[in-house]
Amino acid sequence: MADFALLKAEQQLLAAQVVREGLSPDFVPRFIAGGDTGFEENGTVARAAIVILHWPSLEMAEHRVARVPVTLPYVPGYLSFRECPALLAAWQQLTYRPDLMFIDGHGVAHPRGLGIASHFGVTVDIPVIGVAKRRLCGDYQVPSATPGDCQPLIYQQQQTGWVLRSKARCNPLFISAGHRVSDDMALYWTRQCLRGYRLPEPTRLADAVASQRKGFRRYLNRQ
DNA sequence: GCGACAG
DNA sequence: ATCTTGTCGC
Repeated sequence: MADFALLKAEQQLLAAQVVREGLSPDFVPRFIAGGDTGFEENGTVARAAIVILHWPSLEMAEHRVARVPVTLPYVPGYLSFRECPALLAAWQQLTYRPDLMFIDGHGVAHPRGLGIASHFGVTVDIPVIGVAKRRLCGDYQVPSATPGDCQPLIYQQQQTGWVLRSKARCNPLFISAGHRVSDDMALYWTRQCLRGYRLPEPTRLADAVASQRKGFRRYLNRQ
């Protein structure tokens, strides 16, 4: 059984290292990455996927998958300790160095300001944006049905991110800064990476690779 | 004590 | 996260 009090203390140390600014208006990335984690073997093995996309085409340049034994159970608020090891294993396999990365999960929109996007971001020290499908903490007004509309996510009187209606008739996304990105740039770049689907391309493709969905393996193995 | 609770 | 086909609605 894990000592969550110790993990909590570690989160507070790492949270102090998170940089909530970065990506100037003239920033132009060469490569944008997407990361996501899935599980197999009855949840005993984490399967992390990282994809590298060209900007601005957003076409895949590289994709890597790493499988690592799971060491912790899923506990809300401690997700990063469970998924970071696999994500780091996939990270070390990359040949490209992304200028910006999107990770499935929250960034600073976390009780202690250290969701997986921030934890991973501080660890590898690159700009990271968190894209979650559900709220962990905070309050917000539901954005209108109009695609592109958004509302601020507020936690303890402070903005921690945005709730974005990325696509019509779909539940909104929870966008937050992970590391070396401001709230506004996190929202801006998420919108820049949308291509008609609920999820921005980096996360959408990483999810497809990580969850070995039937039909997508064919897509990757073709040519 | 009760409800909430990323993936 | 994962187990899983078709189906209702826009």
